[in-house]
Amino acid sequence: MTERLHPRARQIVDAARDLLEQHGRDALTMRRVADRIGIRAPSLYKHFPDKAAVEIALIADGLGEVATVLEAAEERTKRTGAAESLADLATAYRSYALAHPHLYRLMTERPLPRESLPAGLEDRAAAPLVRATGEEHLARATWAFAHGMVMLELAGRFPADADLDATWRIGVRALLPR
Amino acid sequence: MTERLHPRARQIVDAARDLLEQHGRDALTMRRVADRIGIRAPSLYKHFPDKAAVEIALIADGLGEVATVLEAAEERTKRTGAAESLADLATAYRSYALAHPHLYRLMTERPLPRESLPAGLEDRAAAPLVRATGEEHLARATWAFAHGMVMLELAGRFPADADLDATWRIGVRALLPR
DNA sequence: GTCTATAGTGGGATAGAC
DNA sequence: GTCTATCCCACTATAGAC
Repeated sequence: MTERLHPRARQIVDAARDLLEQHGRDALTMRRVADRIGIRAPSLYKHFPDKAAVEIALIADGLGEVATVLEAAEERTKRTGAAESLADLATAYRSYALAHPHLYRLMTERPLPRESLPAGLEDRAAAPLVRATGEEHLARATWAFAHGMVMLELAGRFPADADLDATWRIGVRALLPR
Repeated sequence: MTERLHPRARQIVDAARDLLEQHGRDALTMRRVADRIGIRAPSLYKHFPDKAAVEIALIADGLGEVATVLEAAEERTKRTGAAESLADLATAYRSYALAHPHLYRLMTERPLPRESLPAGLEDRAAAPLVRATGEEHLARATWAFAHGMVMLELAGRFPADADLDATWRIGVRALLPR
């Protein structure tokens, strides 16, 4: 979605993404990616040097989508107060992560391969939150809260009867700029 | 550390932990565990039914240590205010996670195997934070903040020049009960 | 409770023909 | 740019002797 790739490379990344999202990280193998587009695994190496390069393309796609989703939330609440803006950003972030759990984990579990990513992409994804909090420390604290909530939710670590909507509200409210 | 195990089982879990902590999750294999204590891998299966059982023992150990560390922090700041208490709990939590990154990840990345854990262990680990925040929603929000900070820190996702001590202070301050 | 031997599965990646 | 053939690796786990 993000970078223009050769059609075949695009097809490989799309197949990799389907596998990852539908069957999880362990299902993302070069053999299975190849199967899915009807070629043999060794042929993939004419389009990507190794598996890590395919994963980087997935991360770039996901990061671009997060940026787009947050920018859209920001646009929607442009002229409302800080409380609504931050709440909407949080909702958008949470929705994206829960809709793409395995991709979200892939995107966040390691250092970003910054040299291999489109220039400015990381900043673009971070910008809406920095604008909403008005300050980088608070932006980072809020990101950490959101990331922690999402990860614990995805890992099934909260009690089954926990009211997580309420937890999100309370967290976002506490982290509002004062 | 937590449960009394047969000496040989204890030795296996300790070896598994060394491997995990020193070389990461991928290095935790039954072969390497066996190597480390000078036996062959198949012999491990006389002491544990499978690899998952060894991991569960690691998780139980780690969870018990987290509980102990948080209880100690709580004890130290027993008669100070809520702000100091929460800050000390946060510092203790962060220190433990950063000192045992791979174990911390193992402990938090999946649903807890609650049926296989000592009774009350999860509650014991959670209790200090619930007491400090006085309320379960705020306790969960604060846990999420701390978990998010730790995971992003461990994953190297913050800018190299970010002042994370300041981010922790700001987050903990914002999440204080009001 | 340890061993040897091995089954069974799967992975990433390369060489070289076409 | 695709193929076949293959290398080399690693893993969990079981069977059966001692």
